Amino acid sequence: MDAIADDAGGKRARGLDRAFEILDFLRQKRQALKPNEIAAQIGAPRSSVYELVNLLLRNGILEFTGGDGRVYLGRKLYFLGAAYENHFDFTRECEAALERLAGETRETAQFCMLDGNKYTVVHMREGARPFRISTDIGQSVPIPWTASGRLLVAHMTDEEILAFIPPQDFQLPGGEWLDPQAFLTEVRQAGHEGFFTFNSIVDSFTHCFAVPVMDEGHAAATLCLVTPRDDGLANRDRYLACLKDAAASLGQAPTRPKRS
Amino acid sequence: MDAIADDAGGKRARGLDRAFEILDFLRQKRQALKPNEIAAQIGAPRSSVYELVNLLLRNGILEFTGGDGRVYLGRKLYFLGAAYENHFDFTRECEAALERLAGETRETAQFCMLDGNKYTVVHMREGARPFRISTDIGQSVPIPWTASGRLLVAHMTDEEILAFIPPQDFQLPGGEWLDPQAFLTEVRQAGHEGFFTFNSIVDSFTHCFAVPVMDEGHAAATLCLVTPRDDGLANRDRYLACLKDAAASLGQAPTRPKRS
DNA sequence: ATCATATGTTCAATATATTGGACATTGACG
DNA sequence: CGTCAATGTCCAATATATTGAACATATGAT
Repeated sequence: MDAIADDAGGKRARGLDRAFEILDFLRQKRQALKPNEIAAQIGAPRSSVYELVNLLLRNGILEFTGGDGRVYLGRKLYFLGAAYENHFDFTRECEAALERLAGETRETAQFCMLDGNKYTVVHMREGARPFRISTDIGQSVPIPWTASGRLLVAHMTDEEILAFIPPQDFQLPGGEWLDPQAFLTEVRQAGHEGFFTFNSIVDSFTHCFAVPVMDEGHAAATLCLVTPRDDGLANRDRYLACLKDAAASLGQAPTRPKRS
Repeated sequence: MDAIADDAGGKRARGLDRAFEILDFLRQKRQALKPNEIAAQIGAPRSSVYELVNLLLRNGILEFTGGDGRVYLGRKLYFLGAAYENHFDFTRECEAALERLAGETRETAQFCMLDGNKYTVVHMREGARPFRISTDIGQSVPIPWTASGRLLVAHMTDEEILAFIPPQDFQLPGGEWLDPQAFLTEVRQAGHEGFFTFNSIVDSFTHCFAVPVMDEGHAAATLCLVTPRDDGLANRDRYLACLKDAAASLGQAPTRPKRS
């Protein structure tokens, strides 16, 4: 039912969940915070947060940094993340693909995945354009805001999708609401065609292209281009072809465990 | 008192500690495992492991992979690790330094840190030598086995060092025991001279060089060269100079938080 | 068929983790 | 000075997480 963090009822929270809530919060903030601040901002009892922070510090999951008792994500997380990346050794090929894409199109190219029930940019190669048009790496973005979002949930049923995406994520940055049914229609279309493009609904001057990187029958990730609207429309076919090539080269090497 | 994982007494284990024990174990094994196997191999109650594995799966910390209900480290760990790496943005400079070192020396160059109370290779650039002489990235190695180990604990007092390093880690791979007092002497020497070199005690044909990457007054990491013995001895002064240059270039940019 | 092993699920007992609130300290401010 | 806010520590009460053991199922060997 619940995806990650629910401050719901009035019960006690499980330490493990609370701990990962803290880690996720620090990741979102992208800066060291005092335990007290963490407690206040995630709405958790201070004593609990102090207890958990100490536990996590002892395990190297958190580290003191920034002085004044501030803590941030620790080295052990780096090692664990590196092991994940190593197991599914996609980073090298991924960056090669982005490099190639950026070379062919001169546009900003991104490699995106789901992080829980949000969309996030995992790798990015900035284009030659003089302006900066993309979200930062690692930031969580509501799925309906993005072209990739249509593809990343395309393997689910309508009901699963609506249960998966938090209802408030259908509210666009401007404040308007996106009709869930319209979104589902686009999801089906994207899944069927094997790509999705649209004028960004996050800003008013970019056009977005997304194609799926297939793995085990569904979109495990997407490759995207973010372009100025006129460029995107003018080069649409060529850009799509580039993206599909790149995605195919990634997809055909699906999650292979590395041999030691 | 306890560093990370103690299956000591007869009491109940805390979920959080057990959870990270599972994660660390999977990282060590570097392969997906069934919950049952995990339980057996880390000596934890099966019901506890099943419970924790399910919790971790729900949070994306673990993922099903490899079929048959096997689990491995999950995508969320990748994101958390990436955030850590991003905060202390050393990876790019680090790999540049290794690249340069490898170019200048044609030897295998490594960037090493402590992971808990073990030594581990974080980044590596293989040399031009036709044989493979180094440990794998991310593997945990007893501190006394390595040249870098002398530097990485040099900021501690003798008592702290002996409390920090598990006693059995003074047993070398061949079975002989390294005298802790002799080790401490080498640590002091390394700390004083600002480098350490020796004929590897892990194998019989390499010579190791290590210099510290200083941060906040102590060795936060080391840069190392692993060379065939005769090459190492022949080029000792030049190699050391290269290493010190590289370490200085890394050290003078200490743990700077990235601005958003 | 019988036994052994590996795997996963369920459940009740109790050891303990989580929590609210009291307390201590510091610094800012009027 | 007194007051307020921010921060960290401490502690007892109780809700619950951890655990051993029983149970269920599958597979393979003898």
